[in-house]
Amino acid sequence: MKITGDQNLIKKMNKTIVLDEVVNHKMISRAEISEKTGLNKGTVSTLVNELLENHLVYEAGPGKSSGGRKPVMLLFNKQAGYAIGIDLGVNYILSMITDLSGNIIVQQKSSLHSLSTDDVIFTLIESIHNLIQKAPKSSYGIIGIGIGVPGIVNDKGTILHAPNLGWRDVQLKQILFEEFKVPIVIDNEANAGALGEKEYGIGKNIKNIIYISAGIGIGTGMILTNEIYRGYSGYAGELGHMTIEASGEQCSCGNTGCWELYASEKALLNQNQSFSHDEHKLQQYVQQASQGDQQVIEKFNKVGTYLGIGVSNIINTFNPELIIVGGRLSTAEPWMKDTLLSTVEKRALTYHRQTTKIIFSDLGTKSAALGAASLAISSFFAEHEELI
Amino acid sequence: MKITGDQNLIKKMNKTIVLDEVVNHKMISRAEISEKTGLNKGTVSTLVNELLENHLVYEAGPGKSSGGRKPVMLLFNKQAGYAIGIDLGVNYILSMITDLSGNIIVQQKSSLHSLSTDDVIFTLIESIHNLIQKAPKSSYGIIGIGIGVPGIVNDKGTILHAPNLGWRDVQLKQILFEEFKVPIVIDNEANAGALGEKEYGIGKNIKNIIYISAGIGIGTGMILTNEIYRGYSGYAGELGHMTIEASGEQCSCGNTGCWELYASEKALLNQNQSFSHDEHKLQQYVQQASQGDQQVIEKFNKVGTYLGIGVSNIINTFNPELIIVGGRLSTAEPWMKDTLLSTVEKRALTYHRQTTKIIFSDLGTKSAALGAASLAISSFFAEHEELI
DNA sequence: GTTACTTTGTACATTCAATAAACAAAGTCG
DNA sequence: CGACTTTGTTTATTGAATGTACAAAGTAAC
Repeated sequence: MKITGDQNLIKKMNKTIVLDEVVNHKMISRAEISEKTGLNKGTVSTLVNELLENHLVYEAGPGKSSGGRKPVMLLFNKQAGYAIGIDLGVNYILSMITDLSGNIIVQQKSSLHSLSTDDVIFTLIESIHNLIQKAPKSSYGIIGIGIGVPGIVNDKGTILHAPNLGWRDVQLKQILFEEFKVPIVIDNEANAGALGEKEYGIGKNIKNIIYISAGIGIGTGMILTNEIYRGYSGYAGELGHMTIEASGEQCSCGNTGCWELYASEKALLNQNQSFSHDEHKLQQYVQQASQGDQQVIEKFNKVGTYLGIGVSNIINTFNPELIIVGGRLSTAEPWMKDTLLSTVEKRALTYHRQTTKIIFSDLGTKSAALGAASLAISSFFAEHEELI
Repeated sequence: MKITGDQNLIKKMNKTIVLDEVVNHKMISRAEISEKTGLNKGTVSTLVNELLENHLVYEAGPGKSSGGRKPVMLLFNKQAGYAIGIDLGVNYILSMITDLSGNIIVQQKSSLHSLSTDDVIFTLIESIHNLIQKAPKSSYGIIGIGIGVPGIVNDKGTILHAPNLGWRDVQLKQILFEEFKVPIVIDNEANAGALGEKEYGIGKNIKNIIYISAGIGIGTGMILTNEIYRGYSGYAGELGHMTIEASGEQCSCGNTGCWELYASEKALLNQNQSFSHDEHKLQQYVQQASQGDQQVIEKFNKVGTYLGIGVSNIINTFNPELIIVGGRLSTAEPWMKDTLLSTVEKRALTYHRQTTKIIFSDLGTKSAALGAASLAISSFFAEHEELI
């Protein structure tokens, strides 16, 4: 049965629009909302009052008059609840509490010394408990936990395969729900990163974004027409295994010449084994490069060139407005950017490259955890339509 | 200003749902529509009566009773108007009249012996005049002309660049509008093909489809979440220039190792010049292959292998439900399919390839013209909201 | 300070689309 | 032939947005 329209739908649409207006302005009056949205003043009043009742908005006293009665300024109550966002990396867990606007309240990082499922999940649960204790009191409490993981996740929150962790079929959502009894959202780490950049980073208000998470491997999160694109079964975005050198090196995935063999940490480590990597190797290289080590700089240059090949493919394929290079490897921006851009200049189609901006992440290593938090927040609002 | 909800929006939504229901069933009664959509019987009655007034639906007498009063069967009035759909190829123009359901009423093909803009447009205009004469009388007449062209088209209907025609900056939409004074829609030939398959071919009811138009070059049309994905400036889908062999042959686009160098007619012709091709070379090869010419068969096998590399990239990237191989080259299916599929088996990620169907177009060479017609039809309904 | 004008936010009557329920029309079936 | 079904219309009701009027609370010019 299709979704038909009724008055309730209209109200929900308009209330969402009003709430968005409040969220997207630090402060705004009812009159201004009416003007900006085209909704009648009376309609806005009614909707705002309902939002006030649900503690999603509050009145912050009078604003500046522009020659008449002073407006009552409305603010989004970003402290109405708190989300937990987690970036489950290959050798670390970055976890944070954010408010409903994605501001980081508490942040912590644990190192992983074993990748066994049990050990990692133990550390993960410990971190979350720790964060929950530190969460401020609020109307709705901890509204959910979002987690970005480096692997393929299905719609039931099961990690089907996380090659760099060596995991298969881990029912993470179920495990965590039993422990915490709050809504859990599991997604691919690159999707989370893309979302983080779109919601709280440089990607705000941009409809088409490709986020490249370059680390041990390469994953991509694709925001197409303002939405994460997930594909038929939710596995889209495995651009790391795009063939860019058909007769190239053997990849552990079975293919040859995968992009990530040439443009991720794998290329730097000169080895095709995902597991036995040293957490600090990349940091060491970055330090060497910043000290002027030509051999290392050349390595980064080369990785930049290969990043550029993949980026060119992305430009020709998606004609996006923005490509963001994120992930651990993006810390080596200074020695990769030039070769990346010049490769794109050479390889991408003329009309396409003119309109695409290519930048390195400004949220840095936080984008995935922030995006995970935002997934939890969206999920909360989706599950609690009665509040909106 | 954002689009806010009002009662008018509700009505439009529900009327569209009702009309879709009529379109998607050969025959349907008011009661059945009410049941299937969840809309109240009275609501359906009102909306249907308005559709009757606008000649978009008509009553075809009583249907079979299931133990009570006989229902009045409703049919979509696909003869309310006619669309013209055109596939502007590199050496041919395929043009057709279709009814509003995409049934071909008249179809004709012209060969092109010169690619000069003036000559082609002259032939094009002649074809259209010819078709218009043959169009049946109807309530709304010729509701629009849709054209698929092998090049990059902007949102104003200007062909920015059509490499295989040797065209740049041709204001096709404007030229044709001045001639015919009916709405004109110009789009990329691969987008049109994808749409044709989605609306009238094997892609019905499938949300994510990648259509590969393999001819002189390779273009792709991408249906993502039920919509053609066009990217930021409308140039998305140039997968033909995706690098699959970074250190490969030089392409005329400036890049090296583009997919279409290995997996299109270009690979068969053993030459990288787009213009001096023979229209009948491909047909000749196909004939030779069907007569058992091993050398030619091997050529096709190899093209199939390279098609498989790109298809694997598409699978890993988009995780689509369906990949359709269309375009002129798809006529060589028998000698390419096996190598294509075995390449995908080897190269695409395990979880991804399981869920993606790969097929050769069943609409054959008609998909682009049909899709172009469907663009004209959609555009007509979008421009005439008052009818719905 | 007083008066005229502005701006904000609420109140109320009106409009319009969907709905539920009643009902008339036109069947089937034992 | 009478009881039951199904279809499609009619009518009163509900609820959301709207326009207008209005009260509240300000500014600014004289």
